[in-house]
This record gives sequence, structure tokens and C-alpha cells, in this order.
Amino acid sequence: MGQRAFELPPQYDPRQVEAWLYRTWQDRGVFAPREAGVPYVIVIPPPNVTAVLHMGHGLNNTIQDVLIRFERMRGRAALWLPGTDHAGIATQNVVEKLLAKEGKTRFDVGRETFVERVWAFVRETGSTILEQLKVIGSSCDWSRTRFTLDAAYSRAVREVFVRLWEEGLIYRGHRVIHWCPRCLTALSDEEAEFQEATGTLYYIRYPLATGDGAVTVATTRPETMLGDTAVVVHPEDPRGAPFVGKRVRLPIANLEIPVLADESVDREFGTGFVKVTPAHDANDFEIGVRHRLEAPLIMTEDGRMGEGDATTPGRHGPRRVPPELEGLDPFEARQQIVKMLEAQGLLVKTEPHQHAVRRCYRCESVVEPRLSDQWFVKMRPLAEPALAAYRQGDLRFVPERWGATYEHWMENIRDWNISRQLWWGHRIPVFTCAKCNHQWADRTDPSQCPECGGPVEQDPDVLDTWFSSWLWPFSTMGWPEQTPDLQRFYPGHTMVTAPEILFFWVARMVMSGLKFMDNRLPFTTVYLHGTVRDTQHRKMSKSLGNGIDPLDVVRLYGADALRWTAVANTALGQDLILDPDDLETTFAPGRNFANKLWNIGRFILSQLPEEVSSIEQINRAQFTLADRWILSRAQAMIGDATASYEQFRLDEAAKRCFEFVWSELADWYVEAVKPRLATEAVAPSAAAQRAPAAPEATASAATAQAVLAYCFDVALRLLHPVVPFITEELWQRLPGRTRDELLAVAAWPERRPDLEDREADLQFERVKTAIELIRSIRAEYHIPPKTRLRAAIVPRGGDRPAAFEGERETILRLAQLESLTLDGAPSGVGAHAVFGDGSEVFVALEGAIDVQQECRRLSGELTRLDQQLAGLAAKLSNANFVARAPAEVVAREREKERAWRDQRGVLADKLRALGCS
RNA sequence: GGGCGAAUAGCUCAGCUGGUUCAGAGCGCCUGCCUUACACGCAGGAAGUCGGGGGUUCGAAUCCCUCUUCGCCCA
Repeated sequence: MGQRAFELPPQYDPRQVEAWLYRTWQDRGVFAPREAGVPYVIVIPPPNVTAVLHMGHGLNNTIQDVLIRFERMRGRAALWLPGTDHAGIATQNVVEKLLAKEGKTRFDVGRETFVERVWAFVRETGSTILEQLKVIGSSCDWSRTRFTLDAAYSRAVREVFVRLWEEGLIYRGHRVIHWCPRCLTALSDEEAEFQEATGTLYYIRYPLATGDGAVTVATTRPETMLGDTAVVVHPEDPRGAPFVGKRVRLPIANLEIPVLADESVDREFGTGFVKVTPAHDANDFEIGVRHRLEAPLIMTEDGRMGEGDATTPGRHGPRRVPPELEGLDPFEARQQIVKMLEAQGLLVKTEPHQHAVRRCYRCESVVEPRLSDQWFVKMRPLAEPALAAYRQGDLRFVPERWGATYEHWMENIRDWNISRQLWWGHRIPVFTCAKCNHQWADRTDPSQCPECGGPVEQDPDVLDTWFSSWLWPFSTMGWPEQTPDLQRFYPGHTMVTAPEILFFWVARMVMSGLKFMDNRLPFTTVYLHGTVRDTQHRKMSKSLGNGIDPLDVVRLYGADALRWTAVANTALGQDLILDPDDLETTFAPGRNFANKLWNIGRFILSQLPEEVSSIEQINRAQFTLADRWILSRAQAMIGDATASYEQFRLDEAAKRCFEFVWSELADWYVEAVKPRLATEAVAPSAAAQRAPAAPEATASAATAQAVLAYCFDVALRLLHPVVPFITEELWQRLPGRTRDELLAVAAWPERRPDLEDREADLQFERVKTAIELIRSIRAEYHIPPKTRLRAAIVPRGGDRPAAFEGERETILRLAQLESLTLDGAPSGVGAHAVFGDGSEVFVALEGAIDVQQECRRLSGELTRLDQQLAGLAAKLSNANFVARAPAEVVAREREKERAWRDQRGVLADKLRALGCS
């Protein structure tokens, strides 16, 4: 017996088992949803196809894996559907960089070749991150892996586009959008991120055309003045009255523009006069529309000064950009213009100014607002049901506070610019007849105009990647076909993601689900976890170099250690702070815990025979106090941990199991039970010495074995979602397992009320306290560990000695005693300690006792107790407390006071006996 | 400018519906131990005016107001 354990090394080595276990799970198909059962579905937030695993993915996917494994073990038909996102801008950027190394641009190779290059790249590297997810244990159903550019998926995207078109929800908008001059594409509002910046506010004088005066405008972007078509002032601003209706001469461009009144002007800003550049500022564009102003572009697509020739779209009116500024980037142009203004005496002053700059979320270039024609989706009709679903309580956020953010965004929803001037993505299925200009959206590629038979051209642009991502919960299941998957696994249940993409993605998925799936939400719970940051609370990023590579962590500490740290350190929705400069501190706790489990396993396995009785088979009368206690603690753990998992409090679930395993099972039960196990395991002579009555001893050993096996089994099951590898590895070695049983699909433990035992909880606590008090005295008097002492316990406060009697052996051994008296007052010299209820411990210390020190120790205790008693007495003598607090609280406090008084009395007696003053 | 989050032990953080010695965990630190599962360990210990102020309440780390510092989101 027990020889299995000897095969196990004393340290757990994750590298020996993880890959093998993962393959086993996969080969045995445990990641696919079981045939029967109520579905539980998570769709992965698809990582970019170019992505490489970082800690953010690590956290996100660990959480999903914990949830899916939990529900899988609870018997649900659990589906975690994986895949990747084609990430238009990001992926195109990567391949453009590869081309650049060959000295080429995408324009050199042409659209078709370029797209083929991207496909080749994606085929080669696109599964990188999915493979990495396997390394950290993600139990996705890989047979259902999807990519947003799959043929079937593309069909869904096109179907959605056409349906929205047919309903009139897609329109061509001529307006100022966010333009990334590096990516050469439009961006949605969400893709142009705000960043605080300190800039300069320039005050510039625009002279009146008549020459008798000037108005001064303030701007942070003087270079845009070339595109100004008016100056506006608030109609009620008295400063504006003398000028409204007059014309000013726009410096440098040397054109006359009007001074107008417009209510949108913020009178507090600058001088109250604001320049209007309709083609390069969204607000100015609105003003321009109200006043029918021209909107000349004065920057090229790549963000340089210039207006092209007369054939350039947006080019109209007189020439504005002087030749010497042509081709400069905005920053250079700004410097030149400021110089020119200074030379002309038109720069009044400058002052530092805080403002927000928008940057491209993919390349961080400063985004240029730019007048342009783009396709937009009308969002209001889509947002209303999505808002209602939340308000009705059908959609829930965890933590709840995100609901308010969602609500705010939905209420202030803006139309969605979905066209991107890229080549990598879903080409916009809008066709225009070159002959009759008929324009329509089509589910198939038409060869000629349905109206006049003329030649057709497809829109050159592609769709925003999020326009495909928002369909993920049902497109991945085959929509618009009514597939069996779609029928069984839609709607899903939980969406786990970071708040950053609440709007990009989560909110839009809600809208698309309601819109295209018969008003059914794609999921009911959105769990938004925190961000991974370094110890300075900076977001981990490649550019800051403060990242942690999860694969390094797996290599050094194991996947379970990575997962442990991610789960145990993330309270609901809080950020995860990790130290990239100290991986040991950050990840060792998880490794240590895995090793602890491993060694408990090693010990237990070495003690268990091939066949272990189940708990049901044991006669209850056989249970010792320790048995009853640990079985009861196990029930508490099952209840607590299960509840925590259910409430997404994964850190609590993990820590609760940790506490049971380490502080209850290992520290106390295993230690308490060793002699009983030794009856069988140890050599006959030793066994005979301590257990003459063999049949009882054997029964006692069998009981202990059954209890150990049960408790360890339960703990492994409860921990499996968090640390799947080590738990699976150990669980499979437990006696009675057949090789085709896997913990990954084993049943979740049920709480057994018949094993809950309040009495045992309390009594064993007292045993622990006795041992701890004696150990404490030993340490204080520096008693060598091997010295055995005599001790006595005097139960007080109506306490019976039964608990101590029952676990006498345990107390003797764990406190290193040679004798323990339970029935008499202590005699001789020694140290005393008092339980909370007044029970007393005495440790004989002839020769070692130091009366001074003993007095100090006990009077310190007494002082502390007196303070507590004083506080309690004040509380109890407060009539308001007694009258208003719940009766049970008052009763509890009274009981406490009684116990403390007993304790105090004992302490005072001891002090007197020792002759302390 | 509006909204949200955070501030608790040296560090990273729990503490949910106010009440059980409610002030906790891990790491670090100090002391002693290789006690035949584990030194990635065992035993013992030190360590916090719960950011400041005010309020509600019989009772506040917990609820309310306010201020300070840091961070995030939105304009």
C-alpha cells in the first residue's frame, strides 16, 4: 500500500504534468459541452489574430476558465467558444511593417496581393494566441474555434449589413470624423481615445476688413486657421456686438471671412471669439452647417498641409495654403504660422493650456478631425431596446456600478461610423452603378446594375472590425442559418471582459442580439474585471516595458501558479497589481500552494490502502472529535466556496479552499490523525507498543483514512476550477479512480448537512486553543522543541473535559507534553494561560520559570482584559444599547462579559499566587 | 467640467446586508526548528489612531457629507 506515493518527488513539478494533462482533457473531449444538460455558454472576447498572450489575456481567460470549469462540474452542458478577431487596423499595420522591410508599401503591391499577404500571415501566425491559451489551461471547445473573417462569419456580417441597409439604418454621412493620418482611415468615436495634454493657447488677431480694428481669437491649433470660414461669438456677449456682421481678414490665407453670432460659443473660453474651421473640427462643422459656411479641407489624408488641386474632393473656393506651408506636418506648420503671425504683429499672446488630444487606439497617432464621407449606422433605434433590457433587469453587470456607465452611453448614443479606409476586412457590400448611379447593398456580388444593366462598382472600403465582432455571440454559431448550435447555445450566459471594451463591444453585442436574435440578449451577466497594472499602478504595456509574459510565469512557476495569482488577487472588479520586477513575490504563493497540495497528497496517498471506505460506510460512533470537526469544516467549505463561485467572488472561493486545505486539513487534521494511521503503517513493534487492542486501532485507522480521502477529494474538486492541473494530477491518483475518470468532469461536491457538527467545531477549537497556548508558553520560555513538559488543563465556565479527554493524544503530541492532567488543580511552579472562557492551562516549568516574566505576561493579559471589560461594561450599562439593539446582540454581549469576568478572575488569582504586586 | 474607483500592517490586498475578541490574509520582518508529506516547509512572535474632518446610529473600517492624494472613464 501507499507505494504510489513513493513515486512522487517531494516537490511538485508542473512541467512534468501540465502539457500531458491538457492533452488528456482534449483527447477525452471534456471541453465539448456534454450531450445532455442545461447549457452554460461563454463566448470568448476574441483576441486579435495578431495578438501574443499578455497578462490581460491571462487574467481574462483565467476568469472565464474558472467559471466554465465550475459550471461544467456542476453538470451543465458547458460551452466556452473560442476564436480570434481579424483586427483590421492592427493586422494591416503588422503586414505593412513587414512590407516596409522590403521597402514596399501596400500601394506598391496592390490590394489583391496585399490581402493575400495578410491571409498568408494570418494562416501562419494566427493561432499563436490560441495555442498560448492552452498553455494556461483554458478549457475552450477548440472544435468550435471561429475567426471573424471565416466564410460563414462573413456571410453573417454581410447579412446584417444588408438588413440594416434595407431598414434604412445605414446611411452615408458627410461630416467631420476622426481620421488617423498614419493608418489612413476613419475611426469611430470609441477608437479615438482621449489623452490629456499640455498645449499652448494662441491668441491671434484677425483684423477687420475695413482696417479699423480687429477681433482676437484663441486656439490651440493655429495651423487650422487656413481653413477658417468665420469667426463666431455668443449672441449675448456684449464684446461681440460691435463686430457681428462685419468681416475680418484671415491672416496668411489672406481671405475675408464673416464674424457671426452663434449660441454654441463658450463665452468663458479665450476672448469669447472663436475661429470656425468646419472641415477640421466637429463642432465647427455644426456651426458651419447652421450658417451655410464653406468647409474647405486644408490638410491632406496623410495629415500634411495642402488642399490638392481642383479635382480633389473637398477642394473648393480660393487657394488657402501658401506654397511655403504645403507639405508640412501640423506641428511644423504650427511653428511656421506662429512665426509668420509674430512677424505681422498678429500674435497677441500665448498661454499654457490643458486640453484633451485624441489618439488612434491602434497606433497612437494624433487623430485629425476631417470632413469626409463615411457610412454610418443609426444607433438610436438599436440602443433603445438595449437600454430597456438593462432597466428591466434582464441584463446585469458585475460589479453593478458599470450599469450606470452603460446606461449613460446608451442614452447619449451617437451614430457609428463603420467604414474604414483599409484593405483588410469585410468589404462594404454597397454597389453603385456607373451608368445610372443606382446604389444598393447586396447579399451577393452583382455583375450588373439591376436597374439599368450598367457596370457596377463596389465601395472600396471595409467595415469596422467591431461591425463583425458585435455579432460574435450568434455568428459563431452559424447564424443566419438556424443551426443546432444556435438553437441550443444561444442565448449564452456570461460575458467576461475588461471595461475598456464595454462600448466597443459589449454594448453593441447586446444591441445586435436583441436586433437579430428575436429580441433575445446574447448573455445575461457581464462580468467586468479589472486591469493588470504594475506596482506604480501603470497599465502594463509593451511601450512601458512593464509587462509580464504569462508564458515566462508558466515556465517558472506553472500555469496553476499564474492562475492562482490572477484569481486570488482580484477582488470583484478590482485591478490586478503585479510586480514585473519581482516574479518570485508575485507568483510564488501560487506555486507554494500547489506544492502544499502536492505534499498533502503525497502523505495521504502513502497512507491509503487500495480500497478506502466511503464516509457513508463508516459507523458514526467511530468518529473521533477530530474526524467530526474536519468533516464539519469540509461542509462549511463546500457551502462557502460554492456560494462565492456563484457570486463571481472567485478570490474568496479560492482563499476559502486554501484555508481549509492548509490551515485546517494540513495543520490540524493531518497532524492529529498521524498516530492512528501509524497503527497499520508502522512496523509491528511500534504499533504494538501504542495500540495493544488491534481491532479498534484498525477501525480507527480505517476511519481516518476514509475521512482523509473524503476531505481531500472534496478540496480537490472545489479547487479544480482555479488550479486545474495539480488537482487533476492528484485526484487521479486517489484510490478507487479508474483511468477514464477525470476531475475536469467530476461532480461538484454537495454539502451534507448530516456531517455538519457545530458541537465538534466548538470543541475542537478548544483543543486547538489549548495546544496553541502551550506552544506559546514554550516559545516564550525558550523550551527546546524536544523537551517534553507536564501540563494541566482546568476546564471552567461549565465546560466539560470531554473534548480534551477525547483528543488527549493529540494535545500531548502537538504540544510536546509528557503528561496532561485534566482533573486537578495544577501544582508546582510553572506558567499559566487562560482561555477566553476562563478555562486554564498550566505548564510545569521547574527551573525554567521566571517569576518576573510570568508576572509581566499575566498582568499584560489582565490589563488588556480590563480594557476590553471596561468597554463592554460601558456598552451594557448604556440603556439605549440594551433597549434598542437586537436582543440576541445584547445576550451575546452579556455572555461575553461573563466569560471575560471569569477569565479575569482566574488571571487575578494567578497573579496573587505568584506574588506579583 | 461631469461620473466612477482607490486610500486598512513595511509591500500587495480582503473585509458583501453596520453587531461573534473585527481589525484579517499572503508576502516581507524577528525568534526557534531539516519534528520520517512539504525549508516552495513547521512552530512562535512583532507590526495598523482602517487618508483628514464632520454627521447618522445604542453601535461605524462598513452608511451620509466634506476635504486631501492617486487612478480611470466621459465631455
